Amino acid sequence: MNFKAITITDIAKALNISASTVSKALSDSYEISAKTKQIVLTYAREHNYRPNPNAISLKFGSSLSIGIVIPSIQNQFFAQIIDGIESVAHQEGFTVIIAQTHESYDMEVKSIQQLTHRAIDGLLISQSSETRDISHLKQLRSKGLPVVFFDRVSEQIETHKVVTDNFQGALNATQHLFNNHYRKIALITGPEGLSITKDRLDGYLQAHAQNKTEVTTSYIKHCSYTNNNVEEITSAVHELLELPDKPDAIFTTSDTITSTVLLSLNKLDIKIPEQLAVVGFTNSSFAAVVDPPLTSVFQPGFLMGQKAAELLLSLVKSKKAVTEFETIVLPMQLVIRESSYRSVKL
Amino acid sequence: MNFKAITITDIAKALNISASTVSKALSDSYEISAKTKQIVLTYAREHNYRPNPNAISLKFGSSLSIGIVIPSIQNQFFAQIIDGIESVAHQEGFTVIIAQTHESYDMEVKSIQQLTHRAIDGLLISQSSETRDISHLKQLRSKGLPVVFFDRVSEQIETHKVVTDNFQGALNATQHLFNNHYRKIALITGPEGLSITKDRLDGYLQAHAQNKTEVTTSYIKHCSYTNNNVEEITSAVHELLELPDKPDAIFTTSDTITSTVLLSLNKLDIKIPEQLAVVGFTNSSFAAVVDPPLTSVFQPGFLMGQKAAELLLSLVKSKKAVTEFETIVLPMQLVIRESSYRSVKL
DNA sequence: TTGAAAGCGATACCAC
DNA sequence: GTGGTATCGCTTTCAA
Repeated sequence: MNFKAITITDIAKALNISASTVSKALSDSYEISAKTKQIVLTYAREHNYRPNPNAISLKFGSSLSIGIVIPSIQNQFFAQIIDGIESVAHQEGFTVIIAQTHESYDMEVKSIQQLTHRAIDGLLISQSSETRDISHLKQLRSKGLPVVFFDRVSEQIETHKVVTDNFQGALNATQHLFNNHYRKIALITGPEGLSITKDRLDGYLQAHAQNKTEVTTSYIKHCSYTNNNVEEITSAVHELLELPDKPDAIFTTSDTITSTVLLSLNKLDIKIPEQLAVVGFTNSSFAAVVDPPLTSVFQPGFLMGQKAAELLLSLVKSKKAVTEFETIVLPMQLVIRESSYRSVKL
Repeated sequence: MNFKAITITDIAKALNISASTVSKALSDSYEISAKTKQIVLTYAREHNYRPNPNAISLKFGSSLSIGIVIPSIQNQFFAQIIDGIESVAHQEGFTVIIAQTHESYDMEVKSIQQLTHRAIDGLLISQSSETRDISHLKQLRSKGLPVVFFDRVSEQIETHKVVTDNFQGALNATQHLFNNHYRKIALITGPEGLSITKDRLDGYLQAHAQNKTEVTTSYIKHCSYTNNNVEEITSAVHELLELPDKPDAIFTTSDTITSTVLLSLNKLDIKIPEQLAVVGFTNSSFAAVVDPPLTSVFQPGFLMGQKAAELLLSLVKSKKAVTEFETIVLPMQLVIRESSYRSVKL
């Protein structure tokens, strides 16, 4: 089975003219007569001619495509980011290639190797939660491949970055719980070592400081983002509820953590928000229909994707080296629903 | 900013040997002496040499990559399919390129044009809901590009296909409602003209026939799958509830329809399942934590992706033309929860 | 054991 | 206005 597409040489032979004439006619060069253009164009259209992208890429050293490296496509937030990236990239004539790391450092390195070496003109990346050493990215940068970080960024590298205001988001969510008279606020969050985890933890701590409340370290739980984290999260919930001084609220900082926590609490028949308030992070449309409707922090994924793509394409198109980099911080939105509201003051 | 990667010619010059020698050494040819191989390999490794994929693709007319065309990445079901495809493709050394149609026929045609013409070795596609004319796909096939359909398939073309048993899934879901003594079962489903819509409708009808119950045509609502279908779905719910003889159950056949219907019912303060039972289609992990836990049909997305990728790669690798095609039908799973259970017989 | 040359598809410079 | 030819990076005969 062989897929043979029509080439410029095919057209040239068929019309008994030279390949270079065909090429010029196709690109509407001023050198070619209207008549010839007409003939070539008609033939090309009829035979559904499309230039071979590999030949173009080889010739120009540019592929008109950008790579995206994300932890997982299953995460709604990242899916929304991809949509945002595509909306910008397609408009500029760029194709997008997506690679998933599934939160593995090795997969991240491998994916990037696959994507690079001229197969892409630029790279957009949100690091895996396992990644500590980023020499593989520094290397790319030093070879001149434009790279833009989004969401999970590293301070070890200087380039354009787009993040959400994780500190503010966590601060607002926690403060909202304080406002509703919760004082014993547990936090179930992602793995340590990730920029977003640190910022969210800082927001949580800042809210406690603002409210002159001491932080109970046993209320803070870190969970991985891997596929098998359901057990981790479930036992975190159990541990919290077995504490002598049980928390009266839980703040969860990812879609998976949120849904898993809700499921655990459901199974334990714990009433929300009467027995326990919950505030989550989620980009899922189900937040409004869970029991009870969930107060949650919404991250502007689509916008983040757009911004990141714009920055990357500006780098790709820039002829001279860029030395001034910017970090865009997008606000998060706290959507208040019923899972965190207590009508009776304690 | 220019990303210049190291090439075979660079290595040849640096080591003062010819390019062809380098090429052969790199591919461990028997023609090359162990000593030369050693030198070349070491130099290549040190300088992080990677062959230019565009040159390879141009040379061999094969790109070791496959294209995936899906309606939307935001849909959890399709995200799971992609994971399944990748798990197989990566193992075989293939890269995956994803294109979204956002349910638009024009986007589908454009995406496919982008992907094809030697940029990919094969194509996996789930059609947009707008697509009727599939001449753009037939053309590819006739040119010899291997194509495998999944989920949303067309009978107008003969090739490998992977589908879920939509008929059985809808039959079981509807029969389950009958078993729980619901008789006035509404159906909110996707647009007409889609294979999956037809099969699901047939299952729904078959259940009615089995139970010797007449079908009320006003209970059947078709909605689009586009971005702005929330209003459509919402008004479908309202129309159903304004019927003189209101339905006592609703069967929804997609993730978006399900979450939107639940939200509408929530706003209208309708008790599930007391006033109205709901059975949905969903691949979201939130199904278990909505109010009340949702009985739903789960589609084996990951498996579907794996099967489709296996079929495609078998076509890609086959040297002779394949004329015998198969259609794999995967069973669906009905997960029974509380949204469809009535304790009191009427 | 090594190297020179052709070719994959498209473009651009230079002749004519 | 048109056509020949070199070029992008790599592989593969074929000659040395």
